[in-house]
Amino acid sequence: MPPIRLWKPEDFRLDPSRPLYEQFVEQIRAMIARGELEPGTRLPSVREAASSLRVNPTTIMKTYQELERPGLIVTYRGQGTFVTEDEAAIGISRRELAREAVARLEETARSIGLTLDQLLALAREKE
Amino acid sequence: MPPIRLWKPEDFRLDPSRPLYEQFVEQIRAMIARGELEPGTRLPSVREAASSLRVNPTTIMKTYQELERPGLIVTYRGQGTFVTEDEAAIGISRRELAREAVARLEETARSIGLTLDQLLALAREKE
Amino acid sequence: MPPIRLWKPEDFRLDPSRPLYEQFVEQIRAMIARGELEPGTRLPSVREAASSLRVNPTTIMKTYQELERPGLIVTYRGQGTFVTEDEAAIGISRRELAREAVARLEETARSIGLTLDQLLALAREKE
Amino acid sequence: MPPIRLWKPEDFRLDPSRPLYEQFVEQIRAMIARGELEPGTRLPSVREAASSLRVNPTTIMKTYQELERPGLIVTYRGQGTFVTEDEAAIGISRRELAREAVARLEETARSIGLTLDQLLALAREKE
DNA sequence: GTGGTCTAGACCACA
DNA sequence: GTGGTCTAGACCACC
Repeated sequence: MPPIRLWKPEDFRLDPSRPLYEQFVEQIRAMIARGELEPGTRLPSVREAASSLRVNPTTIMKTYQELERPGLIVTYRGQGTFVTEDEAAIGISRRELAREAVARLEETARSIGLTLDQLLALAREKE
Repeated sequence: MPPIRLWKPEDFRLDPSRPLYEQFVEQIRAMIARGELEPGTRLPSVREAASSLRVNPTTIMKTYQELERPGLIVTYRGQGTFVTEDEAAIGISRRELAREAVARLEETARSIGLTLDQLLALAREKE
Repeated sequence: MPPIRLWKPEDFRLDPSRPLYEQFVEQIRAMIARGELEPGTRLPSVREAASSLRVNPTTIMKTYQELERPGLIVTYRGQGTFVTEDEAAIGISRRELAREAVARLEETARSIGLTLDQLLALAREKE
Repeated sequence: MPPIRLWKPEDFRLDPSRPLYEQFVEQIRAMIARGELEPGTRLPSVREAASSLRVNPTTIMKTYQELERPGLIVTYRGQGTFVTEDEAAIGISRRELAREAVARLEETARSIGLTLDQLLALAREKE
């Protein structure tokens, strides 16, 4: 259970016009999905993350709580927060991300009256 | 230039947790993109739309303003608001919609460490 | 959609040793389950509830967000928060409450080596 | 007074999101109530339990203290900790567990406006 | 040390 | 007016 290196602001791409916690959730979920954060890894403590990312601790707490709901991370009282070792949960999350993304694409295609292939072709047109 | 029939609440699928004007913009842009709203068609007036959709007039105003910016609709003072007759603008909008949608999908694939084909396959897995 | 009368501190039984938001969630969920808060009813605004209950607005916000997750209440941007009109969601919540309660009882019975009937009998013994 | 075999992590079902000592108390109380831990049995020492359960010693200490209060276990300085031989105390504990469990169920029923029988029926509904 | 809750107060977008 | 986010700082229980 190696402790992760501290996060730096550069580790996240933040759009100040959107909720920070939402972007942290998305990007940490992606780190877990692509295996950059391995099962069992200890995440930075709330306070560490808050200070290294120059953000309020409650913002990190909300982030962690959102990731805990679907079981991607687990909190051990007094010990810290860890990436789940339940690889099934991680797999489910990956599939969900994939499905939602594809569903959004299909919805866009449908809404402008195209098939998925037509939409892909249109997106690749020059100009 | 036939006046469009009044909109009814059922004409839009609204999620109260997101900005209403944003959803109106998206859905009207799609109506134009798929040709359901033809070039030159007169849109309901702000007041008409607001009352038939049971929505605040400022919400419709903001919607129309957003659609005017890319030139999808045009307002003639005293006469009303119309779908543009500039079909090039409509074509650009369609391509933009397609490109943004595909770009989002590719970004998701990249973020979880998959190629686009792998992501499509993952999304179609059973279970 | 009648506005509910303001809540007073006496409307809730609060145990200061447990999270307030958790107790608000439980008790409001029960009010909805037993029909005291009818579908479509407008809840007090976050600020109103906070001031009448002498509690911080963020505490009420967390309460409402927890109730929104299972779809028991719905937030309309800029308009307020309402009990859902989706009676199916309310029914599901009722059954869930019942099932969890019974499951807890059965778990207790099992853990001390009794059947449910034996446990009920034991609880009713005099002394 | 046979010494109990050492506890292993598998002997307890732990939810990291709740206080560990609380869960140990509950589960040891249940072991005593159902006779799995017989009167007079010697419990593992604090250090033994802490190391075999991979838990902080203070967690076990708090656990034993909580079990001593109602007289379910007794500590003889220098000799160790034992399940009480006072079978009346064990009986009282069993009844208390049963009563509290039933009281909780009745409270739930009341809070959602049902009788106990209605609640049991609702919990057993299909779907 | 850890996370969890609550407060007070600011600022913003939306209707 | 509404809810939503973020900050700063306090206090607590648990390990």
